[in-house]
Formats: sequence, structure tokens, C-alpha cells
Amino acid sequence: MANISDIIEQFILDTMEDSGSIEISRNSLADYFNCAPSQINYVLDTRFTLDRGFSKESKRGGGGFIKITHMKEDDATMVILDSVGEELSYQRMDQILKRLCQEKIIKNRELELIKSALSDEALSLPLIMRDKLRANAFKSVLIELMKGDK
Amino acid sequence: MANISDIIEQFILDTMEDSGSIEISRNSLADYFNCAPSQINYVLDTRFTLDRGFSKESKRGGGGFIKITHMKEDDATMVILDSVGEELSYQRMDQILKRLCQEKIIKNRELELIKSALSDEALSLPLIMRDKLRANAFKSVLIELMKGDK
DNA sequence: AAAAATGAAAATCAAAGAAAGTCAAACTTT
DNA sequence: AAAGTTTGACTTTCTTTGATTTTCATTTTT
Repeated sequence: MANISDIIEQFILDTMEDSGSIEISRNSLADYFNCAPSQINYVLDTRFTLDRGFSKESKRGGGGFIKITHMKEDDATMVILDSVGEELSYQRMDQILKRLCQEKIIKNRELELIKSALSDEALSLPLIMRDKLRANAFKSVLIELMKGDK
Repeated sequence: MANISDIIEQFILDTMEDSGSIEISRNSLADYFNCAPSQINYVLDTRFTLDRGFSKESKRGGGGFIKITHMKEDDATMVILDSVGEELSYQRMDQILKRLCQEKIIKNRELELIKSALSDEALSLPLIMRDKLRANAFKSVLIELMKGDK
């Protein structure tokens, strides 16, 4: 235990606890922990994944940053995320979206927009890849929907 | 938002908010922000682009100026659809979404949802395929948007 | 009055700088 | 041995800076 990756993970988790998000400079963080900058990427790639309810955004160059967002911690949202799994058909996505709509989590127009962005036609790929990619992209949408307060 | 370019962008946006246009002296603006005059060009080239619905005109020499106008397009969606080619980077999509937002064609939340559905993280594919797929999926969203109104 | 010189802008372009991403080799733990 | 971690060299993207060029208006010269 107590390897640097776990420590960095904990640090990030602690820092983002209140707001549900954090915006950091990769280099400063690496400096702070005396590690290679790419170590930060390793931590991000292995721990702050979509499956675990995190989404990331970053920018290079002057004024660059990495931003991590987490969805709300309650079970209900986590259950939905879990239910997506590795692959997601258009039909199943549709079902989930309908439910979100019934529960007033999204508007009908939002449902339509998401469906059009992630329809079979929009994701022009071989079937196996398509459902995998849809699973991933849809998780990203769910996380956006269920972001912590702010 | 720690870099000068973003600050200058915001300043210009704020200043032109009311009238929808602004006429400035490049040198004074550079003076005001203590930066190289060419930095202003950089901001103009990267942020006040056609994709975002801005047009620029300028004059050199004594009494020179730069004028930026935000054009109101009747059906921006159609024009944008035509301008999205075979590939679409995340950055460019972001610009377009900002414009759709400014023109009140989509809400901010819808912008965020689309961004999350079609982010680099969501579309976990090799870069070349990713931008192709994004172009396709985004067109599908634009078409959905055109259905909506009217 | 036309031509030439001067100076005041803005445009361009390339180099340098800043920050994050990638990938594979070396090392550790299980 | 396999899985997980650490490190570093190299790449890509975005920003900043400055030197040089182009364009326009005004003034001076012929």
C-alpha cells in the first residue's frame, strides 16, 4: 500500500469532495508529489474513469489544466451507471432515457438530442465497436447529468 | 482562465455585448493588456471565428481600427451543417456549440450534454476515426435541432 | 498638383515557451 | 509470471513574443 498513485488519488478525492470537481495543473501536482508528470496521467487513467463516475477535461499550452468532475454519490445514480455495462444497444439506451424523462431528470428535447447524437446512424461503426462506444459515451452523458451540485 | 488570451476574449465579448459589435484600436488594446499587438490577432483568429458567427474588418495606417461584428444569421443551423465536413475536432465543435448558444438555438445545459456525449473521452477511438465519427454524430444532432423549431 | 517621403497603424510569420498527452522500458508487488 | 507502478524521452497542442512587411493618411518636396 501507500504507493504514490494511491496517495495522489486520495489527495484529489479529498480536494474535490466539497464541490464535486477539481481543476488542477498537472505539472504543479507532479511537483507537489515529486513525481513524473505522466504519473498524474496514470492515476487519472486507472482511477478516475467513467466507470467510476468521473469525467475529465483538459487543455494544453499556456494556462493549461486538467479538470475532473464526479457525479453525485447517491446509490440511484450509481445504479444507472452500473447498468450500462461494457456495451449498450440503442434500444437499451432509449429505455434508460425514457425513465430519466419520467423522473424529470431530463427534458424531452434533451432526450431527443442525446438519441440523435448516439443513434446507430450517428455512430457509423461495426456493431460490436458501436455498442461499446455508445456505452462509453452514454456514461459520459450520465455523469454530466448527475454532476454534483454547483 | 489564467491566460491573457482568454481575458482579452472576455473583455471584447463584454464590450460588444450591447451593440453586437465593437470597434477598437489594436495597439491601444495591446497596451491596455500589456501584451504584444500580435496577441490581439491571435485572439481574433482563434476565438472570433466564422464558426462562432463573427465577422471582422480592419484598416491599417493612421486612424486604423479593427471592427468585430456578431452576425445574426436567420438559420444558422443550416449554414453550420454545410460547413461541417468529414472530420470535426472537439475544439471546433465547441466553437460551433458556443455560437448556437449565443443565438439561443440551444440552452447551455444542452451544450454541456452534447459536449459530454461527443468529447474525446467519450469517443474512445484513434484520433482519425474519432474526428470522423464526431462529424457524423454532430451532423445528426444538427439535423435534430432543425426538426425542432419551425 | 503630382510625386515623394514620413509616420501610424495593422498583418504576417516564425521562433520560443508552456503545458498536457503518449508510450514503452524498467521496476515492484502479488 | 502477471499485474500494477514509476520514470523519462518524445510528441502535440496552445500561447506569447518580436521582427518584418504591408497598407493607409498626412506632410513635404518638386
